[in-house]
Amino acid sequence: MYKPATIKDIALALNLSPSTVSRALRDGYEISEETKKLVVAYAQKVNYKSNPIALSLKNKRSYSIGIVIPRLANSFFSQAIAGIESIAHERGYFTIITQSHESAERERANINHLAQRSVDGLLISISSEASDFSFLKALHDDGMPMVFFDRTIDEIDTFKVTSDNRKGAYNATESLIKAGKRKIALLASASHLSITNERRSGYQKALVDYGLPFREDFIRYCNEGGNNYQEVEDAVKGLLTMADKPDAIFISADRISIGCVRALKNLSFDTKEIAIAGFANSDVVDLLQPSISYVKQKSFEMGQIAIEMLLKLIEAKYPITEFETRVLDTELHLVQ
Amino acid sequence: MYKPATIKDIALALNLSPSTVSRALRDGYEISEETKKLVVAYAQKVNYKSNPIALSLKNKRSYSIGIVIPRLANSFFSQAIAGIESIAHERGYFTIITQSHESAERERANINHLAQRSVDGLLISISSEASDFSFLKALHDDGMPMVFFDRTIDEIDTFKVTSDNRKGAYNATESLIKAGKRKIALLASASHLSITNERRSGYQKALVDYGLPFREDFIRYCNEGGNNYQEVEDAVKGLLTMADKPDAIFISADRISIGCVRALKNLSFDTKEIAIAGFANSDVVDLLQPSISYVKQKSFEMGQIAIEMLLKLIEAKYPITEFETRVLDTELHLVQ
DNA sequence: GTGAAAGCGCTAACAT
DNA sequence: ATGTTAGCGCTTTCAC
Repeated sequence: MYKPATIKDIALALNLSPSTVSRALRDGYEISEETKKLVVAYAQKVNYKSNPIALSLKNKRSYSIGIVIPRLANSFFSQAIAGIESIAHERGYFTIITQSHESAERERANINHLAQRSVDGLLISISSEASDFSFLKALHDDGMPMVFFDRTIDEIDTFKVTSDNRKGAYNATESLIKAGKRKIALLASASHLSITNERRSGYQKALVDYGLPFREDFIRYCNEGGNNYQEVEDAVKGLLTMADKPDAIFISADRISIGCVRALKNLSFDTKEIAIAGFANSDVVDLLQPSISYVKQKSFEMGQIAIEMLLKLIEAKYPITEFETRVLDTELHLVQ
Repeated sequence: MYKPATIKDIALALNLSPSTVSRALRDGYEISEETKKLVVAYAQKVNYKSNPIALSLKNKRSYSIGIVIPRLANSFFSQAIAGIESIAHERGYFTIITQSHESAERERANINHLAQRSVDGLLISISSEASDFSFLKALHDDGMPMVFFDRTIDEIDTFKVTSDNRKGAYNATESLIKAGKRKIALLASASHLSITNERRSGYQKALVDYGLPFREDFIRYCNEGGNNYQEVEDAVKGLLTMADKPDAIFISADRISIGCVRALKNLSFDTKEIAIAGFANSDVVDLLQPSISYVKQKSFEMGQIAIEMLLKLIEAKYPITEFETRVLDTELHLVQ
């Protein structure tokens, strides 16, 4: 069995008490230099590492933070995680990543598990399926620090970071209009997600600003958020077989953008006929054919800001009551 | 502060001893039905959840397994993780994911941290930078169960799963030959990785089998494994500016395949001029332009097999001494 | 300057 | 059928 050296082992070997060893190891002021040296040297020799499990139990503090996201396979999230870890590790925190696969139940199980594992705080981007946040609210009321990023919820008052989804959607839609398109459809993610609403609102505003009609029949929702390709293809096909069909599509979610590109290809539509622009953070969007204009979010930076906020919350001496919501700019990349 | 109910709380409230409560909760045979009901009901009421930290400390068993991979952003790995989790969760295990970003030091820190956290076992795909495996070997000798997948090492005798890299590379190279190419270059990952060698060997065999010369000057290594685009572009440019330049490139690593596609685009080469085929697991390879034939690994399945092996190791009643290495077929997807 | 003892939440021998 | 005790590895009063 794998059995690392413990403080007790060291104490025994050196004929000291465990408490002395503990203090020496953590450079306690009361311990003589001599003893410290002795202990540190021996600890080094037997490759002693403090046991985080025991520490967690003792201190109710684990120096680990839990990350709750829908899917790792979504580039936006893997980029955000890189941002989170870049700071968390530097500050001595360990990260535990869990994915919900957009399932509310799995998300709940993950969050509960993390809470039990006594993570010091939670970084959450909510699943598309989730609708009941009472357990999260209870956890928050119980004092569990949490920060929401990208997909936030209104029900809980805490720090949040998102992108300027409205403006990003506005810009993308506007670019289609400026390219001469007049009948722009919207392909969106689950209708109750915060980001879906914000992006739809930006889309709508662009239409209105440019004197174009906002048509309900031009909107299609993919509730599985693009993780089911067929759902996306059906939606695209639905749009493109309309008697009065759109000449462009704005797609308001990452994975659906990819699905839409594939659908155009499979349905043999050309982007000359039907232009597309959508949110996408994959690092290969610019290489896709059919081509797509895309709105890119500052994922890495968002991760960094989120963890900074969480650490502020965790390490605060006094309870924080004033919460900020940071909104990051997006970048529009036009095709050609 | 967030403070969940403990067994002691329940015992106090019900005027029982902690051990009775503990036994009742775990349906111990010695406890009367009546008491059980009482305890379970109360536990339910106060939303009692056992504390995994305390359990880990007590049992030296955490029901969690550590995953060590180079990068989350690599589709192959996120797919493998999905496979791992699909089984781990079902069997009641929690997964902790860490990425090394191909850094040997980060990898070592991650592994040590996981070991300290008393994970029950490790699922490892080695970083490209790693070369010293003595600490891993020591950990293994100490009894830490581990299984290697995809990027394995010979130094440690345990269960392993990989793809048939040699055959995959052979098939891809062969497809280029059959398409009429005669001067096929090799763009490879770090030269000491197990997979790099296997794939190079398959590439070489195809050349030999078809009577083509194996040319050292047609081989380029990207030691950063495609995570540094410039390195890839430089390599591609190097090949394509040779006096006697190749008419095709076989790429032996996932991220480098993507980098090569981008390089061809940036350097304005067409795949009519220079055909490419490479290992790639991204779910959008087939949509890329310039187009690329690709070898896909069974990532999800590999993850599933790896975790099955690890659980076998963890849950074994008697020490296992006979280790299997599973080799999975790859799928070749031709362009057009 | 160092040691003894208690306790974090839980379980398992060992009483009763 | 239930309670007592000790201990997992660590820290932290409180003694000396």
